[in-house]
Amino acid sequence: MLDVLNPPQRDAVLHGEGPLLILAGAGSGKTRVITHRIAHLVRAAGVAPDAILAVTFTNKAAQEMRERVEKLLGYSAGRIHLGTFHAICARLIRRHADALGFKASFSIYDSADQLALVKQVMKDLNVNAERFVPAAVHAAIGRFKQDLLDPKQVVVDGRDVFAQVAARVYESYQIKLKEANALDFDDLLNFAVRLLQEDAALRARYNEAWEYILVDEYQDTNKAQYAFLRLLTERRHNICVVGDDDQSIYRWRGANLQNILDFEKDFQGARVIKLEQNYRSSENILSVAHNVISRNVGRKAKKLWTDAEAGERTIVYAAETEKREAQFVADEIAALVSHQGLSFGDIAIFYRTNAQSRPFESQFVLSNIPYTIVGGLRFYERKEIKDILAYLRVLLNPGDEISLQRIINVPRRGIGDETVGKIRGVSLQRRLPFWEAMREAMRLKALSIAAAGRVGDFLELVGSLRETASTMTLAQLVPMVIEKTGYWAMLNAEGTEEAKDRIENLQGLVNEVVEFARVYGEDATLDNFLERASLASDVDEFSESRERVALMTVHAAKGLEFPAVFLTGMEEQLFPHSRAMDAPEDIEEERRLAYVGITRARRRLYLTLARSRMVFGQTKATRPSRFLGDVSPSYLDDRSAIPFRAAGPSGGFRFGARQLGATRFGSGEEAFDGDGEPSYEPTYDAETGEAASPFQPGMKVFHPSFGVGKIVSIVGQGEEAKVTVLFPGAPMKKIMARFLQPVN
DNA sequence: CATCCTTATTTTTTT
DNA sequence: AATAAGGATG
Ligand SMILES: Nc1ncnc2c1ncn2[C@@H]1O[C@H](COP(=O)(O)OP(=O)(O)OP(=O)(O)O)[C@@H](O)[C@H]1O
Repeated sequence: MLDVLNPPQRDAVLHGEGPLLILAGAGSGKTRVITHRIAHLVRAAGVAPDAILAVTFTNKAAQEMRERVEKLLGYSAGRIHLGTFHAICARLIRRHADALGFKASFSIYDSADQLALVKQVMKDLNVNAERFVPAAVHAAIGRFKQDLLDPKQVVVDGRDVFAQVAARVYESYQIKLKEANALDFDDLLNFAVRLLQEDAALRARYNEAWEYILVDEYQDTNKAQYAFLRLLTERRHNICVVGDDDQSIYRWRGANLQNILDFEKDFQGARVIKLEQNYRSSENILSVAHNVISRNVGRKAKKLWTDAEAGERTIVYAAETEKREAQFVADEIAALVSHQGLSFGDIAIFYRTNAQSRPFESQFVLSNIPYTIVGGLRFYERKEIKDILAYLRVLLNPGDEISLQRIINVPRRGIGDETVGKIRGVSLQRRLPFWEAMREAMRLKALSIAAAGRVGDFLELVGSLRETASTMTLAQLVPMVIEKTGYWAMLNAEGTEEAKDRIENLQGLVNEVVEFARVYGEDATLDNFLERASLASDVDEFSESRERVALMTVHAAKGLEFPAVFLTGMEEQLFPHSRAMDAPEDIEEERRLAYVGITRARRRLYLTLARSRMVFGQTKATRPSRFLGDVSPSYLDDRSAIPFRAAGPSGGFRFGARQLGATRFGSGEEAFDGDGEPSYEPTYDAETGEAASPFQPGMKVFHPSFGVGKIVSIVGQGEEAKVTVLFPGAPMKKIMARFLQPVN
């Protein structure tokens, strides 16, 4: 079992008790180490499987890890606690729901449900939705939650009207959630933390039960997840985390890079093991990745090396339009499959935003290339699926007001806004849950006779569904709901192409349920199924074994690997994305994202872009991504009609390009800084591809009077370049390049 | 209350 | 370009 590991990997697997950090670059076998360590703990160290808690980033990763551990052990690893943070927390809360004042049948609200609830609360509080955008309020609430603040703990600046409104909405929002017996995504983590914080006995129990804790992708954990781990490792300190600071790509969602950077401080006596040999990629691909990532400041330096051969150079292609880009990709795929012995399943297309998949889809249909889209509009997020799931949720959890209101008039049954408004009035006035308010509104004659009749019919429908539900299996229940609610009839009557698609999706849902019932047997309950549907991740539905080209965002590609990768849309404003260009930390995250994309490739890497692209229905000229400009030409093979370097600089604009930039490329604000200097200086000169400067951000330099410091940024070129340097214990300094010397 | 037509708005990334 | 939201009409 150990002979498929290199010495540091083996050390990590054999490590006994105490905290362990495995800090390692892409493709160095981190996931393999976790898997082997679990198997080792069970088989060699005699640890009981159910004393192990292992956390992965996606359900799919959990599933795979379970399979691999089972393969290593040679028997079922069913009792190992293995899942995402959200899944593990949901199960924990379900088991101890009453301690938190919830029922085990709680609903889990996704972002759309959350936003609907925010809107409703704002209406109830008479908050002007024009002045305060519900989505912004929702985001603010999300930030409170990410800081683990409950409504009572929120302190806002008295002059900040928006923050005050957000805090008020937050308070009612939480009350509403509780009344609906519902938790949102963040609550799953926060309430699990609260549960362990407040109940010392319970905390002790889980500290005892979970002897060994292992966490994959630790660089993307957030504050709540960190708190959760702290609480579980109070007694024992057997926590093993694995991660790569260069692959942290969820800062925007609250992930805290500090978690991994401070691990040694947080967990006293931690052992650190670095893995530096890459087993995934050719040397050239690693070099490209290194060129891109090394411009980030404040990363933990890591060397990555490989035994693999240099391999092919990375092919760059700048197409005229996004359609041409897709055409090029399709032609290359056809060539790879017919001449290079690759199969469709070996190939992946990555992009920054989901919307970019369109041109590829159309082209692949034309070129007869089988493909599958991972993520995007998730299966469980489709309207028809959400509607049926809402019915199921209401059956299980009558208090679920958001679901109830979602389906009260779907299919149309004549219960419109007016009637719903009246019922909500009664609900608010009498402090009754919505479903009880329906009956009460009828009793009070608050509704017209016709409306009351229709509400009565609806109540009867739900009542009878609920009654029958208790007598059947899940696999019988779901088709019955689709039928009895009139949903099927509604779609059938429409007869459009779209309606046919929806019927097909519903059939897909039924198949899903049947499969779920088959796999989980006794455990295939409605609440388990709904939980799974709520917590599904984008990549879960992706199967490598299918012989199809995979299309996905770079985010979704995290942790995967493919023999051939196309990283597309390598354009400034798109990748890095325009919405992530304000703060330097945002751009650093974009750069890490590019690094993640590049390092998914084993043998062949393509970097493509379109010189012009349709955005919001308008064609816009683009410029090559700064990330391209940071790659040494010696690793690249530019196949474009006009090589990307010849067609103008990547990244921000330069002096000569000003007119072009200002007139043709939008506002130009992002590209120029104050005095018209280019805001971005690629590592390799735009036209010639020669190294632009001996200095690069992140590099250590020596200055005769200030000593050794670290370069933050560079403006200009050659001796006259102005270099911003951070010396320890001093404010940032701008210094002419000729006064600085590189330090090794 | 439902439907049709006009209009604003969108695209970051997701457990 | 595609879709959601808003508004007028039957
Ligand atoms: N000791 C080894 N010998 C041979 N191959 C290995 C070894 N360790 C790992 N590999 C292979 O290297 C590849 C990357 O491994 P793994 O996915 O575990 O890396 P990782 O560090 O989790 O990567 P990333 O962080 O980029 O997702 C896999 O194909 C794996 O099979």
